[in-house]
Amino acid sequence: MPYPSQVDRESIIAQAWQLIEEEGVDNLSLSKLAASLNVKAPSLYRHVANKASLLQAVNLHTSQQLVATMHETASQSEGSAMEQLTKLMHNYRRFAHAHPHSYVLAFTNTNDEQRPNEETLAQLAIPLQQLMTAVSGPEHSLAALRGAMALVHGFVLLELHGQLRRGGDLEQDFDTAVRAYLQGWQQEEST
Amino acid sequence: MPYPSQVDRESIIAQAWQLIEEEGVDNLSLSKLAASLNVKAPSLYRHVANKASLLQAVNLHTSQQLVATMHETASQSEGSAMEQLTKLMHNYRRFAHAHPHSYVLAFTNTNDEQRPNEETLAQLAIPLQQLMTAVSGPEHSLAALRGAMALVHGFVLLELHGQLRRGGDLEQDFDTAVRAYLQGWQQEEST
DNA sequence: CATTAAAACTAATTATATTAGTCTTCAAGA
DNA sequence: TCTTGAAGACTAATATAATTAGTTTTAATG
Repeated sequence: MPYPSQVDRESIIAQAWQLIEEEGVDNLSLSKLAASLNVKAPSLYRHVANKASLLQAVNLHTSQQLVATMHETASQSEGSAMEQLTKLMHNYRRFAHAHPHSYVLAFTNTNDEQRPNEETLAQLAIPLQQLMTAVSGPEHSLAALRGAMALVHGFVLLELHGQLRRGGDLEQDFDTAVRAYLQGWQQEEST
Repeated sequence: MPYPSQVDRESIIAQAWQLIEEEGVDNLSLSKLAASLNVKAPSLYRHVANKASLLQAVNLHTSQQLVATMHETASQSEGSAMEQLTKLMHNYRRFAHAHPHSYVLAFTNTNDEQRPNEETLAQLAIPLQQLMTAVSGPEHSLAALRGAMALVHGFVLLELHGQLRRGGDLEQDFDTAVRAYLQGWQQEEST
């Protein structure tokens, strides 16, 4: 009856995601986003409640992509638990490097509502969970899992924020550090 | 000759720091900050170039406080290298918990100029450096150091962002994870 | 061909950062 | 004591962005 939508929620979110990756959130205004969709800013409000909820949707998208990546990697299981874990963590890092702005926006947002919810985060941990337990033993498996996520998340953030610029091969260092961490748990097992 | 300043750069920064800690950066406007100093917003511009540089100064302050904390802890050296490192990392975490908003703002800012510079970050690593080398051996000491910072930074951020809410004792888990990581390097030493 | 509901548009509102221009204070020198 | 001027605060103005209100346009359906 009306006239055909020139945009829909999906395309808005996808475009926002792309613009954020290209220029950072700080440079994303609703007018700019609207213009890139050949539309004016107020039109966006027909599809998203406001800017905050748009960003929330973008962040949900980011975390779902990451979850998908992790599950995909996990499905190709081969090698020891330690090797599989290392591979998972490398792929996590690779994702963050491929989508740096989105990654940082999604996971270090100061606005509580804009970060992915518990549910999504739990899914992120699932592929790691069993493998990590296999390495650490069941007793401290939660601590082991948390440490693993902390190590990867922290390393990636330090890299993305240019806080590891004293030379050296970061990928190599990452690999070494991850392996040391996992080694440490194998130790613990005998405790 | 003129008339006495009602504010100075120092007090502005200190007050901003406090307000940020109380209500978060997102709720800090220059008018609000000015009002809390019994002054109007434009007056602030006599002491800071703009809001961005004010936040930069706040972040510098935060990181200097953290550096001071770390050096203080380091000066009270007792116990094995591993014990000293663990203690340092606990104190790092304690600092972040005591100043959550400031910590996040300083270290995960999306604006490059607002984050503490290389110099400041290097100082942060100094207390850890020698101890870490003592644990890991000189060969991979940079990787070991980076991993240690990543683990602590990552763990703290996950906590502060409410991303570790599946129960359990977070302090205990942190301790266990840190020790596992350090253990892992002691292993490596014999490689 | 007229109707109408969806969807876009323009205009207006609000909030904030920032700039421009003005006014006030008070200490030093006449 | 009185004048003065420069530092520093103030008010008013500007610009940008988000959001809301109200209006107009489009095209499917009767």
